[in-house]
Amino acid sequence: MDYLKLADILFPEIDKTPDYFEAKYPPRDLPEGARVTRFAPSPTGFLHLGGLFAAMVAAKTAHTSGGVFYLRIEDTDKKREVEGGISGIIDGLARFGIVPDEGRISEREDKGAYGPYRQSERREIYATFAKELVKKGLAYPCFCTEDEIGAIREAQENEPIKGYFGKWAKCRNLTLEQIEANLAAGKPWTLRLRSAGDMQKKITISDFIRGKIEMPANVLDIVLLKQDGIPTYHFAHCVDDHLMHSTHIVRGDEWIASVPIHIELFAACGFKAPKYAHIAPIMKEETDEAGNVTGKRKLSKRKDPEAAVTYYSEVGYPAESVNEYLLTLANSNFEDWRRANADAPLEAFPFNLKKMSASGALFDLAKLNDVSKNVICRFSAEKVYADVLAWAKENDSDFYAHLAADKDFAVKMFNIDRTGKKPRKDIAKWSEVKEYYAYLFTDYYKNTFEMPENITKADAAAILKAYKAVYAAGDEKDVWFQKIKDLCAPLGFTPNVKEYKQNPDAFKGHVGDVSGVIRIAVTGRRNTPDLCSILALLGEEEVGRRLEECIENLA
RNA sequence: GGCCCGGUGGUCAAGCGGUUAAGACACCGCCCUUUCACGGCGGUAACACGGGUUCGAUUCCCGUCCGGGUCACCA
Repeated sequence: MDYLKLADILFPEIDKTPDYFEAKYPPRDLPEGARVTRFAPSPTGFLHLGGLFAAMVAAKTAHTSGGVFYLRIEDTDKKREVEGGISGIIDGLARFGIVPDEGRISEREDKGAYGPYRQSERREIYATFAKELVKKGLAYPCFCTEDEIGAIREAQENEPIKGYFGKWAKCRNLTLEQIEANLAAGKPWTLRLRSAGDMQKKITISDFIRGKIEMPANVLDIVLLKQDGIPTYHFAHCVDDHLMHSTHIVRGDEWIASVPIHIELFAACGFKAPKYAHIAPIMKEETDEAGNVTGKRKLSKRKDPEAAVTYYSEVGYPAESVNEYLLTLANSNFEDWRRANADAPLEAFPFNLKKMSASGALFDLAKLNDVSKNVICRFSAEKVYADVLAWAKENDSDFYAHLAADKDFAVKMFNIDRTGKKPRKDIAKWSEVKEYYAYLFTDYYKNTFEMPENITKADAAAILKAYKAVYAAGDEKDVWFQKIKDLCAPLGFTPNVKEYKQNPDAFKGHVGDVSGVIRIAVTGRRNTPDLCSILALLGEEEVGRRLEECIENLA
């Protein structure tokens, strides 16, 4: 067989050789040990939490080594492509602070010297390398139809190894004449690898996360170029990651089974294979209708709203929270690090690819909430205001209007119990804020004036009347509380909680009950942050009005 | 089914031949406290199972079971 001639027949328009591209994309000028990674999604919809996770791991891997992280768009499947998919990915990543050093930066633009970074714009490159493979006798055209392939699949039902290889590979040994005849007849073709694989041979790969893995060598004549001339994932991965000089391939572990293919492909092309790090997927507990756990499965974009990264923005988890949570899943020592370095930026964490778990973690909303509360409690009131405002603008226009109307008030509100050594940890996501602070807005304030069981209406009314008489808007905290203590004795309560506990029958209640009544009267709630601050924020007029209203209601 | 990978409390997980088997979340109790939260202290709760190897296995080996992945002209 004259492979050179075959190559020209198959790729008449290709006049470049691999050397051209090797020269165009020279090795990167990076310090020793610098890792080059990438995130290479297909634009088939919006960013998935698992995608964000993989991107974060890849970015950290590059950046902790002084390397480069880039974004490549794998749009080799036209059928699954979605309008605006590229922006969805870029924006989604950006919202969580991931901005690639190079690669696709918008629907149409690239940044960096190794582009184009969108596979549909790299056809000539793939064809050039494919042609080279044909010249070397390592690839051949296959004229099998979909039906024929389907028939092979059926016939192989009980075979241990399935696929296009050996005796099943009908087109593997076509003569040049046969090929020319097929071509002349206008038959569409795919280009297949002529695998050199030996069924008996095992290969071992060293994965960064899993360690050594032994697998049978690839024997399949896999498709390199589809009928439309677009490469399959396997071939594109090989060509692109070689030319873009990726050193470490961080990807989902569903790829682990095709590593033998990739190893053979890199060898066939004469490339040095990259190192692999296959990360476990984020899982979700699966339950039946009754809520019983029936197993676990990969977080699915179709079934689980929390799979889409946009979910977190919509319910208002700060990007910082999601990042921190994801990092606890990636490197479990992150939490210890965070405790020791409460104020350090996330970038300072010494991320380690090898510390990743080999098995998939169950997504835990309760844990995310905890992480988020800790993140939010470190925010300044100004920062909280800005974030909530931005969230409300997109998701709650009425609340947005209230916040925007009086920034000074809102910042003071967010500042209650925020300063000091022990800031409150009540808020996990911005969608909780409105309800949490509702009583501070006259429009949202509701009160049923329901007092605790151990306080009679008459006592409650007496407390409120007495308090109204001594209340002064500008009271400092200690003055304010002293006034409440002073209220106790005349009304049959004690200002001393310990005293009450020692002798509960001697009193109607203690100072906590007294302030509790005031709290309910003014906020409608039994639990709130610091009452003194709340009263100060509400202002004399509003407090007076609410006290009055409650007294009337109790009568 | 073949081939891979995994299996420590409810969840995330340290540990990798000898440990009272860490820690975090959740849960429970106590303390602190004008409520709640925070914080502090304490508690319930785990090495899937069966064989080896070994003086000794959660750690090593084999089998079983369970879970996950993969076997496309999808990525």
